[in-house]
Amino acid sequence: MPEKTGQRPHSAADTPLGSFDDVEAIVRLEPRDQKRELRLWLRLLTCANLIESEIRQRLRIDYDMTLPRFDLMAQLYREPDGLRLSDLSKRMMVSNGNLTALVDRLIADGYVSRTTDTNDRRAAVVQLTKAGTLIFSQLAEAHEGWLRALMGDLSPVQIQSLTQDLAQLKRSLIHRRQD
Amino acid sequence: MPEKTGQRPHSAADTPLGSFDDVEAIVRLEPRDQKRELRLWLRLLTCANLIESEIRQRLRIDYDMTLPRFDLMAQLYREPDGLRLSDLSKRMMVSNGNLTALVDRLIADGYVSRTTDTNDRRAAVVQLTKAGTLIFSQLAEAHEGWLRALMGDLSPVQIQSLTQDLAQLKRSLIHRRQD
DNA sequence: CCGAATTATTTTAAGATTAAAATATGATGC
DNA sequence: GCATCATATTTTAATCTTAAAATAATTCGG
Repeated sequence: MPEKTGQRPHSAADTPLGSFDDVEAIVRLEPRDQKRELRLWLRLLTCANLIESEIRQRLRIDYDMTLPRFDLMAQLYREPDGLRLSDLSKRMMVSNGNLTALVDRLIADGYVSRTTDTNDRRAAVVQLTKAGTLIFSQLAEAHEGWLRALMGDLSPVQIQSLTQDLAQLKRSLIHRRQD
Repeated sequence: MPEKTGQRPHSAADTPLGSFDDVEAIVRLEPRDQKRELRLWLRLLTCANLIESEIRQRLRIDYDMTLPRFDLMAQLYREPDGLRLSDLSKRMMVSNGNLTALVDRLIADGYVSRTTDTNDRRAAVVQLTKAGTLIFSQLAEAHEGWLRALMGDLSPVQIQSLTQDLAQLKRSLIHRRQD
């Protein structure tokens, strides 16, 4: 692969002998590890996949619940007055059209309701039912327990530090993504 | 929610006055933050989602390529002799049946080939074609660039530290998951 | 050698996901 | 008022995904 940055590994031959400045330049311009970010991404993805598949499996086996439904209910649980579909889709980071069928299935289960916003008849407001709230509070407790168990080899300090660093990463991602 | 751990918040009433040991016990048994692990998971998930949707979008717009296909090719790229479907499914952390159709589509694109293992006729060996290798090497370079840009607000040290900490998390997850 | 257990893959059915197009409603400028 | 643009949701087609059942091939104990 050709160098795009204009930087290239410096060899001793590039460097006039006897100059301290040039010695430092060698260090400063040392070929950077081009794969640092890739490695971080792959590791992040592995961790996310491991947690996700574990949670998915336990939701299914212990509670006959799927992860997308759980995620949707989790968002509604914190909003007693319900959420518009578009807000829900932003928070869940899934496409808008995805939610229509997902909400339909949760309505069929009796866990959520869908009503038309009185002020804006374009908008649908989705809300957790009493039954949904009851079920979810049980799910949520189990869910937290699973996570505590899965991360059991990390100290509270490590967890907090990781959370902090990921906040920084998150800021960079939001800042640097296109539009 | 009832306490399951047997621990509960200590109040002054629990503590005989005038004992240093008991004062320390208050600190030691201070009600732990029950949501630390949940917060870490949610932040991890947010970061993963942000990166994934960005990569997905760019693959589609710039290269008419989907993320699952890219991921599959990425695995094969590092294995010039190809991989069995079952190994591929383990590495990609997706279900076995998922790959059948995915490989079919990549074969239709001309990017991979599927042959029967000569020693074990149950096994299918999937391999990147010449065209697939060529395309992927271009994709991979762009992909690395996107990641570098997305993480541009983090210093190399931060990236490496995050990568390290995630390695620790990964170990815990593997160690603690069921079976 | 043969039957049983194991392993590798495919098939199936249901669900989840996306992007893009279509539909419906609201808001704004004139 | 009305045309136009914007916003909110649904629909559509294709792909992806999973879990479970089915199929096919291998291994292994006796």
